[in-house]
Order: sequence, then structure tokens, then C-alpha cells
Amino acid sequence: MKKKITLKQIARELDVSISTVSKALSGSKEISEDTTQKIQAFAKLYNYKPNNIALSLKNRKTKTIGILIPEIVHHFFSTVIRGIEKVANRRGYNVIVGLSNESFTKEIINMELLANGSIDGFILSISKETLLKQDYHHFNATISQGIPIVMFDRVVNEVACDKVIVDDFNGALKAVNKLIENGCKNIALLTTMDYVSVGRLRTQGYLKALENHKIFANSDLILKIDDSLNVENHIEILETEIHNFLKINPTIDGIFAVNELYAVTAMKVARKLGYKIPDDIQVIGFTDGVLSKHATPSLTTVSQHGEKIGEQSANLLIDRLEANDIENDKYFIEDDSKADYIKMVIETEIIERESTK
Amino acid sequence: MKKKITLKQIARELDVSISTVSKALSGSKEISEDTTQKIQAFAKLYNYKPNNIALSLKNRKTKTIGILIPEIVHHFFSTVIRGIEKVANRRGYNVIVGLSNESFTKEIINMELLANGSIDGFILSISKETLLKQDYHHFNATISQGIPIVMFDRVVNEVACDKVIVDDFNGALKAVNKLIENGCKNIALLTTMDYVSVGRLRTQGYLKALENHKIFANSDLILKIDDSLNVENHIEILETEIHNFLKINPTIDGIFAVNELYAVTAMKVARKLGYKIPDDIQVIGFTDGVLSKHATPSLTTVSQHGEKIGEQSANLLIDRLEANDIENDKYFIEDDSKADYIKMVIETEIIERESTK
DNA sequence: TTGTAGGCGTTATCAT
DNA sequence: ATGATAACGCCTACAA
Repeated sequence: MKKKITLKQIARELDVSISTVSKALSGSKEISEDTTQKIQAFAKLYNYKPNNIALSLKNRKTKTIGILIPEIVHHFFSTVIRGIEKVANRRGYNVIVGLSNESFTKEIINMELLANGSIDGFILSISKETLLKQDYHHFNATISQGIPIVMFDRVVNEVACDKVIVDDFNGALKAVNKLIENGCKNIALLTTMDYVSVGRLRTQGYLKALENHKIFANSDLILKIDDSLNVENHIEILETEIHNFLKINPTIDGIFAVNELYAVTAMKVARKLGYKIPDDIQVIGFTDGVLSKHATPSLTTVSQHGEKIGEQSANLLIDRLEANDIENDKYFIEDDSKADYIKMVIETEIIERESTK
Repeated sequence: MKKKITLKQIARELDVSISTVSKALSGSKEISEDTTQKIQAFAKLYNYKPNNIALSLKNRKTKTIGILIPEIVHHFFSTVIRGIEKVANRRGYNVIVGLSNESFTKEIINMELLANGSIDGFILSISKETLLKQDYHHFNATISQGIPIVMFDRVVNEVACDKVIVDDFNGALKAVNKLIENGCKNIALLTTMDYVSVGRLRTQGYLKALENHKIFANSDLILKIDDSLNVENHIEILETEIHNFLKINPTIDGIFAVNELYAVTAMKVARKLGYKIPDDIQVIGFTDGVLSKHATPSLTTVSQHGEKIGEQSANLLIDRLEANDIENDKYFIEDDSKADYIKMVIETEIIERESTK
């Protein structure tokens, strides 16, 4: 077992001082050609690499980003992580992942754990429970400790930080526009409860599209599904709800769903009821995941560009981290209260597949 | 901006020594009731929390686990992460994620980066490129540095470490048995190239099931799909390949696929060709992900219990880390060469859905 | 009961 | 050209 070698050990072996070794390895020209060579050769032989933890302590920065998301077995979130990891890696950062599991408490615990020196900044998406409680003190607390946060997707005005969001409103608008232009007269909306802002925005986009086309918004055609309890037989309940909904509203000829699961389930139920897709009913979902791509028929969706969201979030965070560096080097600290934060909006894109004409 | 407070600052404010503060906070009874109270109150007021990095440096352990996987936008891998994170958190560990993106080089870079003090041990699944190259020196190098590794799913005999694997052979065996018992006479196998061991094992299970039932294994009924290049129009190619395959072999009445994508695609293609599922062709896939659950018809699959794999991996790793602690405390180091490593096999389970009778 | 000193691994500053 | 020292934040054996 060859434990990693340290400067101290190299110094002892070569009978020089620690600082000589450090300088030689960093190529300082304070050190003579000879000793530099000798030390570098020795270091390479023993595969010396500086210890990250020691560097973190010394530099007071860890070069790692904390990601805090509600759920990881989830196409959108994992795509975002991939985007974050990509630019983080490119820019010399590591990524540490915490899962809130949609729980307020776990979000706080994770946050406090990581905030104690483990990370330089956070990229996060707020848990449902936190959104329900509307208690954001932990975010503000870590920001006021000097740890920057970038929020994505599930963001909130009450916290002053950079944000990257999907253009939910326009995405929904475009989707419903498309259904209208394709000839749909009675367009249903499948959505979630309102406390998750993205659901609300998508609903607004739906309503706006109808309004623009002077179509009366019939509240009977809006089905709000409560997914706050992730119960075991979730899918059966979902199917039943949609089934009843379609039975009661036989005039529906278009469906816009705020996520792909609702959309795919709606297609499934509709087909069981004898509807042809897209001939009798056209369907568009939000979120472009595996389900959309491989459903039969494949689903037309509003793509959120999760990877781009991750990349932008990482860039925003790292930009701010490195801007802070410079400020600190200048020995003055900007008054944070007037720092202006960026809200970046990622445009959506409609991916046309077989569920629309 | 209230930066996090340190022991030193508390000491200065309260006009005591750093060690007094440290002891008072850890509840040592060396310190008088009075000062302990005073210090603890002050610390609580300023929300003192010890700095993780400093602790890591001092204790020479980081309490974080490095996860290294080929891909994160992937149901199986993200499920495993969820399992790891769950027990890691429970046992006081954090989780840092690196993605190899199926690349040998990125796997090495990530590994070396994290091995320089950032983590106490690895949980990983080998990248395809590494499996192709059969170059495992980086794994052995980090192990010989005293950093334990637990491999899952894509494992390899050449590396001496704990392993957690799916019972691919028996999973495939059970699946094909089921097809046979359901009356299938000509069962096709949709598999990958052989270098990923799991593909090979599943193929062997398929062959064994046939053999057990004295069915001649017709190599025409085995389609090996090369997914080493993840090209853009991957799906179209896949569909075409399977389409041609089914056309050439019209007697096929059962399909076993080594992943759910192949299975779902096969169902799609078969239906386009006019087959009824499960009446004309029955289909079973490996991996129980979203696709299986929501496909039409829903897919019977072999579930790999990814979350359990993650949990077991984390437990194995942490057990070993904490066993090492004890050894070190005893001032003797076990001879690693005769350490016996555990290979844990997670049984699969067949989830019956609509694609089989 | 409290404080001092040393060390975890590194780098930077200031001697020699 | 090389080395000693201090510091990052914490803990702890040992002094006082």
C-alpha cells in the first residue's frame, strides 16, 4: 500500500526543506536548475499530486459546486446535472450532489452540511415542500454568508440570486398556438397544482393562447392533478382521473399537458377510449424526455433544453465566484445589496413528432 | 455579509483560548460550567459550525464518497445514485459525482482528481471504452494508494475490490424461461456487442434457458446491435435494424431484449409490421425504467433493483472505510493482498406487464 | 480549569 | 539558492 506522498516526505528523502520542494515543483526560478530537476524527477516517480483538501484550506476555496435538487431519477434534473458537470469540469470545478427528495428539512440539512466549507457555491432547484411552506430563510442565510446561489427552474422572487429559468409561459403559448393552428377547437389542459410556479406559468401560457385566438377558456377543460403525494398506485390514479375527464368532455380534440407523463398517459387512455391520435385528438407535452421519444405514437413536446440550463447555471455561478475573487484581491468588498442579479431565460423549442398533425 | 465564524474569532471575542472554545463546544468537562455556557451560547448565537475542510485535513478523512459513472441521464445509473446517496447520508457521508461519459481518459482524469484527497473511497461502474481497452491500471493504482473501490454492474475480475452485480445470467434465464413457458417457440435475442460483460451474461442466460428446454439455439435469431457510437440518428438505425431482422425471421414469436430501449423499439416496429403484442409476439426487456412502465403495451421486464445496488455498494464501501479506521487505530495495517473481497449478487425480479401473456 | 504547542499539507513571505 | 515561519481551521496531548 503506497499512500500518497507529501511535500514533507519528498523533502525528507531528498534532504532539502519543504519550501524548496514546493518551489521546485511549481517551477520557481528561485531554485537552482539542479535541485529543481532532481525534485521534479523524484516527484514524478512517486506520482506526487498536491492534496486538494490542504489546498482548499489554504486558498479558502474548494473548487467544487454543490448541486441541490429534489430528485435524481428524473430526466430533466439529470440532464441539468450533465450540463453543470460539463462546464464545471471544463472550468476546473467538481460537483457534489445533494438530494432534497422534495423535503424542506432535507433541503436545509443538506444545505447546511455543504455550506460548512465543502463547496464554494450552490446550484439548486427548490423542493415542493419548500415552495408550499414559502420558507426561504435557509437560502438567504447561506447567501448572506457569502456563498452564492444560482437557482434554476423552480425559482422564487423572494431570494436575491442569479436564476436560470425555462420560458414556461411562452413554451405553453407556442404549444397551444400550434394545436389551435392545427385545427383543434376544444383544447384541454392537464396541469399540476399551482404552488409549483412552472405549472402556474404554463397554465397562463395556455390561457393566453386561447385568449389570443378569441377562444373562450372553459374551466371544465382544465384538469388539475395533485401529485404532492407520491403514492404507490400513482399511475392508476392518474389514468383513472384522465379517463373520467375525457369521458365527461367528449368534445376534446387537443390536449396540452404540463409534463410528458401526463401527456403520454393521456394518449394511452385516449386510445383505450377509441380515439385515434393525432386524427381525433392531438397531444403536446412539456419536457422532452425518453418517454416522449419512444411513446407510440411519439409525442410532440416542448423541449426545455435541460443541458443548456445546467451549462448556463454553472457559468453564472463560476463567473460570480471568480468575480468575487477579484474583488477580494482588490481588498474591497462590493456592497452586496445593490448587486444586480441575472435572470436568464432559456427559450423552449417545439419538437414535432407523431402526436400532432 | 456575515462570513462563517471560526473558533479563533469566538476565542478572541470571549477572551479565552482557542482550545477552551473547542473543548467547551464539544462539551468537555475540563471546562467550567460557566465558561462552557457562555461559549455555547455565543456559538449558537453566531451559528458556529466547524469547517468541514479543516476537519477533513485534520482527520485525514473527508466523509465523502466519489461516484464515477459513465452517464447520468440514464434511469439505471440515476437510480443507483439515489440508493448510494440515501445510505451515504444516513451514515454521515456526502456524495460527489463524476461522469466518465463512457470515455477512458475522462474516467482517469476524474479519478485522479478526486483521489487527491477529495474523497475517502469510490463507487463506480466502468466506462465502455475502458472495457474495450481492458486497461484497468488506474483502478489498481488508486486501490494501492489505500483508497477503496466498490464496483457495480460493469465490473471486472482484474481488479481486486468489492463488487455489487446484477444477476444478469439468471435474470435472462428467468425471462426466457417465462417466454418458453408462455408457449413461444422461436425466441429472438436483441443484445449488444460482447465487450460489456452484462450483455454477454444475459446472452448466456438466454442460451442456457433454450438449452434447458432442449431448444436449438438458432444464431439467426440473435441480433447484436453495435451501440458503441452514440450517433445522432441512433434510433432510426435501431428501428431499421430491428425491422429488417423481424422481416427476415417471420417465425419469431418471442423477443428477449437486454435493455428496455431495444425491447420498446422492437414492440414499436413489430406493431408497425402488423403483429399484435402479446398475441403474436411476446416481449421481455431487461431494466425496469420509465419506458417499460409507460410504453403501450406496457413492457414486462427484468428489474435490476438499481436502488438496492446503490445501497449495498454504499454499505460495502463505508463498512470497509470504517474497518480501516479501526485497523489504523490499532497501529497495524492488515496485509491487503490477502484481504478477501465481497462479490454481492443482487437478484433480479420479473415485473409482469402487458407485453407477455 | 485554562492555555500552549504541534500537526494535518500547502503556499507565501521573509530571512539567511 | 535555500530554509524557516506563519497561516488556513481544527483538535488534542501536554503544561501550567
